[in-house]
Amino acid sequence: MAAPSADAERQRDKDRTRADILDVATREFADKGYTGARVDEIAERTSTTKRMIYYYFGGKEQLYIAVLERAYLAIRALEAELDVEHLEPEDAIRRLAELTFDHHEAHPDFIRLVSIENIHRAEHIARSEVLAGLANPALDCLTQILERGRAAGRFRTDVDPLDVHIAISSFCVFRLANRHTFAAIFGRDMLDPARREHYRRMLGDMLIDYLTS
Amino acid sequence: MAAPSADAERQRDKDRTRADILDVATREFADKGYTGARVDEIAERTSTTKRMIYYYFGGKEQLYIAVLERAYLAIRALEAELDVEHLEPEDAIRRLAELTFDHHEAHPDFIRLVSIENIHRAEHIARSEVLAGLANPALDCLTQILERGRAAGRFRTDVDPLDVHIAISSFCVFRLANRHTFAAIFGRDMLDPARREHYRRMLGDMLIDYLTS
DNA sequence: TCCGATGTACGATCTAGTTAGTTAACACAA
DNA sequence: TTGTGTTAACTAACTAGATCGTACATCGGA
Repeated sequence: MAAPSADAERQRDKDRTRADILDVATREFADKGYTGARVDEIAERTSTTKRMIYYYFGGKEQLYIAVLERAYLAIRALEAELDVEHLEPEDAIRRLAELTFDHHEAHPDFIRLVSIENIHRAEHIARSEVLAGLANPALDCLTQILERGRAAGRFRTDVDPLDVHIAISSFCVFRLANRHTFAAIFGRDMLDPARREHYRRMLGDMLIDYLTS
Repeated sequence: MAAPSADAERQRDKDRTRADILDVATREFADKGYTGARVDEIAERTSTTKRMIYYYFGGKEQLYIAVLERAYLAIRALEAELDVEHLEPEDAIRRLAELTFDHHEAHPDFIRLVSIENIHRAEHIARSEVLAGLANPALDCLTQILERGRAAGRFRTDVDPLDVHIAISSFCVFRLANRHTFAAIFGRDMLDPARREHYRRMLGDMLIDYLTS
């Protein structure tokens, strides 16, 4: 192995610091919202100082956008790995729905960021060059599955991929995004592990019942 | 008509002022979130002063809780009017789903308040004596419909009313709560009037397909 | 005179962002 | 090798403005 150049080493240090800041910032923004989040607070929990956050990112808003970008890129990367070509259309739909179900459950911070961003009318996403034109692998995948199901005469012909995506997302997102008011009002924790499998199957059943009706 | 007593008149004035403040506060909180909302801003748009907001409500948090209480009571009142006893179970389900669909669409501020409250982990709802133990007419109604459908052998027997409520709410809430990020990423406005009927029917179809499968 | 209702102005605190300066690594000429 | 200038990386302390809440005075009806 060649000895790392000093430049490369410095670059890695920088990247580490940036990633460290983004980790802490993600938690803070997801926790308190954009307005509620405090730059001082983020700085304190980082291995660096507030001045450096401004040095690296420019300001609170750019930091927040960087947090959003990283979070979206992560789920897109996951979706890109989806391989359902070999599955029957019904199973492929279930697989896709379960991927969303599992990802959202495993990344509550991401869901919170999305909620927060919606409160702000997606103005920061709109301002992000990275996110504005981000391809959507899951949607292409969904389109293919529906096409196969239709071709086999098993799926109804009047469904739009984006609408199926809405059906999947709404269920998976609601379970996380609204769990607190739901629990406060109905006394049920939608994230109760004991009901997890029930909800996972219910989502798949609903989709298949609808698509094959 | 008896001449109104001076006391009664003063009471009405007070109520009007309170309602005025709540109207403005609802818009401000729904618009900017709890942390982003400004008491000065609310006061400015009211027919009264900041001093009076504190006099009437006590503080920013209590005002916010009062806003939440009024919003929740309104939808509960609407649900209580629901009369689906005379409908076939399938139609009753559709009717109930459409009530939620229509209400949410007509009250985007309510949906935004719910999102905001979830970001705050429902801590204010928990602190409200009014909302803590609020009965839920729609859920009772839903329970009865499912019971009738089961008794008639038309609905599957393993469905929980609260789960059906989740299915309905998730779709209706997502359409409003996530419309901005959705539009930013997929370029589709889920509130486009041209697609409204499509979504309304799709929700009903999904529910019936699932319940009767 | 009493007391609830209301107006005005202020203060204590918080917070995003900046100013002014330091440190450290490096390039290069003497 | 050493001195010197340059630049990126970094620090600590500060500021300007915002924001919730209040102290204090006043008004008006009973």
